[in-house]
Amino acid sequence: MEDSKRGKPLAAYPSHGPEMESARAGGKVGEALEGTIAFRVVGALRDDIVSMVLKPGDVISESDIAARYGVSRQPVREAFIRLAQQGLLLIRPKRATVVKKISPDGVRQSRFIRESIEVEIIRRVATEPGPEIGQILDDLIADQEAASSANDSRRFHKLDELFHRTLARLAGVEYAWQLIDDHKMQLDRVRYLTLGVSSSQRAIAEHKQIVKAVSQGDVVAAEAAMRAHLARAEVLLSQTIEDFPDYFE
Amino acid sequence: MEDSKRGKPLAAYPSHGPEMESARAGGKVGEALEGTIAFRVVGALRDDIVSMVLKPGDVISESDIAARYGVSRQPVREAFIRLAQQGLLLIRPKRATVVKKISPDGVRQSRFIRESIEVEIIRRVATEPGPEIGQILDDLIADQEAASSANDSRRFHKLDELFHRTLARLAGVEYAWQLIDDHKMQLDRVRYLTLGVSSSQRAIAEHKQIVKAVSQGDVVAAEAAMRAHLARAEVLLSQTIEDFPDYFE
DNA sequence: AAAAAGCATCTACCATACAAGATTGCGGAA
DNA sequence: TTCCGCAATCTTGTATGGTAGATGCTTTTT
Repeated sequence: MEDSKRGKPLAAYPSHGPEMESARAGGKVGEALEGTIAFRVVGALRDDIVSMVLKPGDVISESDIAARYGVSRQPVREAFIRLAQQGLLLIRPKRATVVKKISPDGVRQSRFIRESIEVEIIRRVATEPGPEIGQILDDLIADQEAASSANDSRRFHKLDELFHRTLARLAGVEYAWQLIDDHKMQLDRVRYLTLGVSSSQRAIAEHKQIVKAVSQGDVVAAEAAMRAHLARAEVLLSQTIEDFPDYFE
Repeated sequence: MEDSKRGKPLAAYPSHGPEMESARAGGKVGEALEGTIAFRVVGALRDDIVSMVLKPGDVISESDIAARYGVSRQPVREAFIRLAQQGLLLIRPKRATVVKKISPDGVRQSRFIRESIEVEIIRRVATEPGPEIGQILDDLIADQEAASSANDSRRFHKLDELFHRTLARLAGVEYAWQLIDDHKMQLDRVRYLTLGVSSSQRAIAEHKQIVKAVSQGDVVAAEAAMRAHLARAEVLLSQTIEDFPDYFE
């Protein structure tokens, strides 16, 4: 990591989100600023952080990243500001900027937020299930089974995310999913440390349970199924902290 | 609004939040950057936007604000970035920056998010009510009654916010309240347009209902009381849109 | 030897200058 | 009159230099 003077060519489009940067209440924010250097730096750094190329605790500086990407310090600085607001960086004025360590309590609260919103979503969907909902969700699950059979874990993960996002859309609160997505970055870092243990078969079965309850309009069963689905990944955290103590605060 | 060449002296501390800027998962972000110019500009602009001094649709430019506050463009620009991520500004590259109009759908979804989280909070608190909880909340309500009798609406509003924040703390998810607080800025703008109609007596009565249910460990009643409490302000939006159509998109 | 003072060297913050896209309005041509 | 085109003048995006604060090492002092 010492001779990395010239870095990657800064891919034109970041590969994380759909195509917009994280927004707040009201929907899209950027409109047409995805062509700027600062925006590309945001995407590149975020990918590196979530994929653990940049590890929690790593010290990075404006000049450092600027030289690595061959740009000036200004857009890098603005990227730092954005990422700091998203909780991925910690700017210590006049000192340094570091990749934020994962906060176990933060992970716990992010899960709380996600569960709160997703439970409310599934309630609303189950309370007023539209006519085509069953078909839409069944198709999604079929795709997931295909991806699972092909051992395409990346595609499966994408489809899993799409499943939850679709539920948000069906509830008329797609923006709420963007909120979850922002927080999921924290959870994704943990998940990246525990790759390979996701049992897609079980996830699919749980998805089917959720869809079944929703189709029947059984609000209580749908809520319970969603809570069980979200709680399944819960056990991983403590073990991960023991395996990678330096990455947590 | 034309002769405002030199503006306010940029108060040392913004008056909105407790003392930290809006953070994301993991807790505080700033540590010691509250002394920077950019930070003070953020606070000043946010206050002006939420209090409708800067109205939705107003066009502001970096140079404009920089001259108004007697600083350079650079910290103003960084303030714009932060406020854009919070959904208060819309940066249109190479064009202009405008105070974001209030999105009715955004308001609706912000309410959804708030209700989702607050309902989950009240559930957890009611499920495991600690011994001192009743006393803490009773004291808060007593303060609210005092503020209401004194017609100190500003203090009452502060206490109302503290009530909800305290519930989050008791549930062990204080950060979740920070999230709600961020979104509440959108709702606060609407509320600012409908000043004077808040019936504090009714709010206090509803708070009492919530506390009573929590003290008794009645989860169902607590959830219902919280939903009713949050739903009360719902009716105002459509009327407000008719009164101020230019402020909405 | 241990502690304190000084200095080299980092950092992020701020100011300023320049560049490039977008808008506006004017002027000329049809 | 209407329409097209160009140029002045907005805007934000980017680059670079200087400044103040924090850190850590060296040197000096006790």
